[in-house]
Amino acid sequence: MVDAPSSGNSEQSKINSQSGSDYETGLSDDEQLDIRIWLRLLTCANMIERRVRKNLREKFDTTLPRFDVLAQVDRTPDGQPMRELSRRMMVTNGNITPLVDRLVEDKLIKRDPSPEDRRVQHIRLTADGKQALDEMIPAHVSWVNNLMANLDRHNASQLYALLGELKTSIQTAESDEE
Amino acid sequence: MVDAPSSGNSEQSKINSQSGSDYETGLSDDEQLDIRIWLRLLTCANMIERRVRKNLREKFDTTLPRFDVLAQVDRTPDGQPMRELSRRMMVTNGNITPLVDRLVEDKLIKRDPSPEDRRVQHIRLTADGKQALDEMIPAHVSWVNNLMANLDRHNASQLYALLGELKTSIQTAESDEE
DNA sequence: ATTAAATAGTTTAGACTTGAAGTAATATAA
DNA sequence: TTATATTACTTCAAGTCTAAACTATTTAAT
Repeated sequence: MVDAPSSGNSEQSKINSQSGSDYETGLSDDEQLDIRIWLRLLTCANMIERRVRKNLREKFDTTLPRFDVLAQVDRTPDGQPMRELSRRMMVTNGNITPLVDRLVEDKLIKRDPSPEDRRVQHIRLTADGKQALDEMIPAHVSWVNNLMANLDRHNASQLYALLGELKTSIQTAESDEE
Repeated sequence: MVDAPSSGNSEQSKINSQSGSDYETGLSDDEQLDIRIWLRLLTCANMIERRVRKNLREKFDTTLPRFDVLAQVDRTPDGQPMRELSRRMMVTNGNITPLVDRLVEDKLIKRDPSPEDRRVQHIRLTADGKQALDEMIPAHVSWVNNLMANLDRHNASQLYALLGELKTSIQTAESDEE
């Protein structure tokens, strides 16, 4: 292995102290807590994502964004417009185009112009893409399952619910914005 | 605003169904739950990260990785070797070099060769870097605080604890790996 | 109908990220 | 000591991602 990432466990990522004073930070308890949640959330997301990426590469010689596109396209039988893909994947529009380009080259998906709106192209899985995806999905599930295996089931549903609360809080804050 | 991301709230990101059958998926309840936690975690992390990026750009004309480097370097008074930076930021080694290059160009940090190991370079903040960081940190805290303002305080500490459990579970799974 | 605004998608430049290979220095072991 | 392995960092090619500008099309508003 060459220069592998340190299979991160830092949590010190992304700010925590203020002005170099390493412990006393001048933050209120609430602010402290919020920042810590954010850092821990990020750590967990990074660790899982890293593992999934690594597995996708090693077992299926593909990447997470590619997998994501296939998985999203699969969600609706008659395909999805680009805008829907970018919305669901939470990436910008300009990101999707070259990603789709490459998947089309590889004949895993295809673009079908929409009959009712000439701006729109529906993205669909090809048979090859469908087959590739059907192999990847159970593997993906088992990887994630494996990472969470040591999480008590009661805690797991609790966590799921609280992440829902967080999501709501974020959405509220975002919508209070404009 | 042009082609802005849809300030994502999808949650349908990254797989959920299997083989196109949109509801019945052949997943056990446990597997379902794990995947849902993962998707929701990712959604929250993406939403927060997107907001932080946007604010860093608009208020300070900088990027998240640049901010991250400054914040990490600030954590120890006598600087940090590159390897330490990449470990803490959970990115690969090759990523850090050009990032540090640009920050050195901008005179926000400097490289000091280590006296005891000629392979090592300690990265330190310059006065400019320190000043820039000291402006950004309180803003960053308030942004995150704002996003979590609608999260009940009891739920917040609960969430923090459960994310700790999750992190432990992941680490256990990772270490059981080799 | 005609203009203005919004939407779908592409393109572009620049930054970020990765994995792998390479260089130099240090540590280890025979 | 001397070969071997490890570590710190850089370089490289390819892919990902973003924000902004652009084209084509559709919708809404006069």
